[in-house]
Amino acid sequence: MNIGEAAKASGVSAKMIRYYESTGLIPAAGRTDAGYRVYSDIEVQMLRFIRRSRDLGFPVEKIEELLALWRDRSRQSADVKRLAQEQIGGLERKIAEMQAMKDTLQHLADACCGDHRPDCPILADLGNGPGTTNNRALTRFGP
Amino acid sequence: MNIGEAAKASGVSAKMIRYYESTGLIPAAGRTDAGYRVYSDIEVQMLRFIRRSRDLGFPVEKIEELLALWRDRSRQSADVKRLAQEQIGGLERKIAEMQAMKDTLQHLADACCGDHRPDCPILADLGNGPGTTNNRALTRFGP
DNA sequence: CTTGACCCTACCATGATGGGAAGGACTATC
DNA sequence: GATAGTCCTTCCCATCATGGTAGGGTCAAG
Repeated sequence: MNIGEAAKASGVSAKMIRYYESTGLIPAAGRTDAGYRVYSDIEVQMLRFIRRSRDLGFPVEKIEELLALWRDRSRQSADVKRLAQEQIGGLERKIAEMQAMKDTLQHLADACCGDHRPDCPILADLGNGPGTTNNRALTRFGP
Repeated sequence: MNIGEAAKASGVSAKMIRYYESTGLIPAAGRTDAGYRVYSDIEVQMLRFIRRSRDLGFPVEKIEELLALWRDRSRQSADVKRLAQEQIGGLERKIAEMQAMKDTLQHLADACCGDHRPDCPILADLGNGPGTTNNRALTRFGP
């Protein structure tokens, strides 16, 4: 299997396969006489592992740890679970952060009539800092 | 006001103020004879506007549009509202994406007993692709 | 033997931010 | 005035994962 076939089979682009090799995430692949990289099923499986981990939002740094555990037949599942839970925690933090942004924006958008007139509580808030949404005297403000 | 004071007053770091100037997001500040940048209240207000927009997740590209509307006294609030709703939509998409990751991970973590034994449905899933969580025959698999 | 599809390396770009170095400017204290 | 410390300036580098491009080699089918 050359890199293109491995890419198709694993869902990781050829570009990224080379990148992962260059950073040491995966070992250097074998080469043909012409210098083409060659991949076996086991390497494709490792690439799929990486792809799936990325799809779950793990940063490459954590995938390194996951791969080490994957290879280690005497691993403790507690270690894997810990990594997963850390990732869940990180996702929860980001979700909460974005939810807060969304709620604020939704609140502002709800207060904006969205017509042809220039008065806009959204701009008023952005220009004056949080908590001024209800100050109608400021809704006309620009710079 | 020099750049340090403007940074404190606006919540935007001096580093970022220079960056915004270099990319044209804000006009070039005036200078003292010695070459120090000088900022007036109105410029600090613009920086606060940018800061607040960033806090709501707007990319700088969109902030450019928001700033243009802010300056335009004959703007239509509908244009502002549209930008806000696009941003809300983008946030919703990202939240849903991360929520899906989290749910999958939570499901896998729940299935992992997390003890000293190597058997781990999380690794099994990562190694074999989605949907194999219940295949107990595979939970021991490594590379 | 040509053509097209693939592979190789090496470099550049992203987006928003921080870090740091080298050198000049201002301010407060002695 | 001198000196120390803090600020400013510009310029370069790093992040993180990914894509793009350019220039050149390889392979397989016609």
